[in-house]
Amino acid sequence: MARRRQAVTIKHVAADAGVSLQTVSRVINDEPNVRPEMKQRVQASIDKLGYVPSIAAQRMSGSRSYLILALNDRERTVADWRARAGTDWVDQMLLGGMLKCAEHGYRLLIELVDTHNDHVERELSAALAALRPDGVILTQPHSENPLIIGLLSKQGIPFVRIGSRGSGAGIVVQMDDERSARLATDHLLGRGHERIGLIAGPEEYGVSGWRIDGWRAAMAEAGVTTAGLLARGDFTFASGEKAARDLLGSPRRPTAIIASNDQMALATLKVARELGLDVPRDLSLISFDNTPTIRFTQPGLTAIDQPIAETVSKAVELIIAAQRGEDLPEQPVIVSGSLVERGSVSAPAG
Amino acid sequence: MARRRQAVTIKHVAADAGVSLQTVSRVINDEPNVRPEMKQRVQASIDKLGYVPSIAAQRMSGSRSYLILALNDRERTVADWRARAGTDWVDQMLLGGMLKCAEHGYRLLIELVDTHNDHVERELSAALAALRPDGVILTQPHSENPLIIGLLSKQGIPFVRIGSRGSGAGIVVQMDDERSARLATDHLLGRGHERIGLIAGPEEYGVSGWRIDGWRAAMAEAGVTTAGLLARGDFTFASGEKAARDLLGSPRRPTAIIASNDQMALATLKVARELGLDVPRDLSLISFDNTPTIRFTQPGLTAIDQPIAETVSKAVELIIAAQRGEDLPEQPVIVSGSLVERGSVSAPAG
DNA sequence: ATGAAAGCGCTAACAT
DNA sequence: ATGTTAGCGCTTTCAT
Repeated sequence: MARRRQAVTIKHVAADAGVSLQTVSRVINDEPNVRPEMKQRVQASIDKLGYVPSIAAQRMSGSRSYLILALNDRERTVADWRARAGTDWVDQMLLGGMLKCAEHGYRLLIELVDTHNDHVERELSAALAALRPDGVILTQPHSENPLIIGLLSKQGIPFVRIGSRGSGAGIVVQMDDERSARLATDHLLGRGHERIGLIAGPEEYGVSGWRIDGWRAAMAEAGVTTAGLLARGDFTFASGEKAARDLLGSPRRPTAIIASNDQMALATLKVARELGLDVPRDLSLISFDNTPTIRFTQPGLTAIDQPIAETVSKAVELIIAAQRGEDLPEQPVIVSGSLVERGSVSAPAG
Repeated sequence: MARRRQAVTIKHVAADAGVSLQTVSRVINDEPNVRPEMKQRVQASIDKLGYVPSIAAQRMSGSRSYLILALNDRERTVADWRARAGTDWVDQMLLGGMLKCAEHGYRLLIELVDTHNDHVERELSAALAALRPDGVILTQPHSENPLIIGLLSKQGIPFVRIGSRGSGAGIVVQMDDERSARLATDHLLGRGHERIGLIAGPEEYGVSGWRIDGWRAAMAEAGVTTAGLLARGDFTFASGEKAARDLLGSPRRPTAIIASNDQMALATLKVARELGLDVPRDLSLISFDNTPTIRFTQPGLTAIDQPIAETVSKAVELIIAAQRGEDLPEQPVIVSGSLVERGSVSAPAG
């Protein structure tokens, strides 16, 4: 196979415009010390020749790679894809991340890394060495992983931790799960519910705790006890089934349940049906995840919409800013979720 | 910010192992002319130092970029993501593509390009110039776009056209839509249906035609006419509604309908309900897309499962083979879909 | 404000 | 079988 060379390089442009490489480089990077007329002349040549700088070459000479890495948990991500259960977390990341990247000439590259693995550090180091990204976006549970955080800090690569509580290195962007949990709880309290159960996620995920906090706080403010109303799941359907059964089988049966993700909400719906409970007449239900599938249930589920796209978009912005040496927010950046009403909430049965 | 340099480079390894750069390079790339003991010594240094070659540098010196670009239609992809309607086409591409790439040290990068745009060529050229990918995967409708095909051929970049009919440059990988359409049609014929309607996709998509072909062929073989049984949609819910209404409002009302994608199948289900038709008692329904949402309808829809992950995985394999100068299949490569039975098909009512 | 020279990390081509 | 040399395309010094 013929060895492909860059068709039109900075040299061609320089020759065409009759200037030095350096001047062309200055124009490309929008640097000072170029007269407007010069700049215009060079730009004309660039347009004429359809020149686009090689990212590899730019990276080589110590500049940016225009690459941002989004690190996702391999096991869970692959499982979600295989299950085809409608989890669109990655799509929403791409939606927010790719479009924002494109605005600035960057690309977003998804990288799968295994958290439960001794090789995390090795895997990540390899990716960083190979790709030399300008920034890294950490999703849960990587955003809490001290090994990953340490490595990134040491290498001086700007990184955003999504959905992590403040402390530690890196820029933190949160979806304010606590507030969202309050939102859901208040919504139910407002309808007259008092026995509002929560199916929480696994402890490994920081968000699980914050959601519990939000729910507890809202309940406390309303002067209502949470005793016997908390169950744990691990985000799987099966775990949701078990948690729902525990909750709905208890003597103080809740009149409403908030499930920490869509699978567990779906499971709760199923269990309710099996127990002969009508949703929303006998049980109100809120899903903490506005994924595609929960709109197609009967009834459609009221849900907390997590602004994943917006959050990742924000993360990209912050990384690009960091990379440019701009000032960064000291405080965690917060992107708020919202409640989407559908048909799974009503007042508790008389 | 401190200028980041490659922490450990080929030089460090060479020094550590006491050999020349070239020998290290040979070991990295598994090239001949290195004595086993030498190779072992170098490998030991590589492991010890945790060395990973910089892809940018490899690319620069005329070797691979270890990047494969997957080109998707921007408008439709973004619309799907925004709609959050459960289309998991991109996820399945990532599932098949990323995992296969990872096996060979490659990465898959999604790139959105606008087909209905005069700038296709410019956009694509820019991406190619900037990224210099080792290969490109074209999805519909890009796989039929002569501008894109021409550009890629001219630049000598290996590319796979997914879901395109053979003719023209590039490697073709098909999901055999014609056969899948026959599969669906035969399934219905086998249940005793004769008036089997088809809601086809837009003409712009090659697959639309092949599905019609498959359906026609199966019907012809069964000695059944297709007159008045074909409707067109454009893959949207609204278009599906209209098509379903046309079909179900006709004097020769079909007892079964095959919808060319999930949205149109969902729309058909809705229209059937509105007309007081029970699925599957009064109308059998098959969706030509086994997406997440159609499992959660009542009843769950019988569907053709398109092996997207497998197809993209195959595409990656072929690109890597092409890139290595291996022989390529002359004939289109075919990955077959299958029928997933759920509850939306029964024998036609008496 | 512009240009020339040096080098980024790696591999292809050419020695030895 | 191994080492040496010369770039790849670009940006960073450092001149002018």
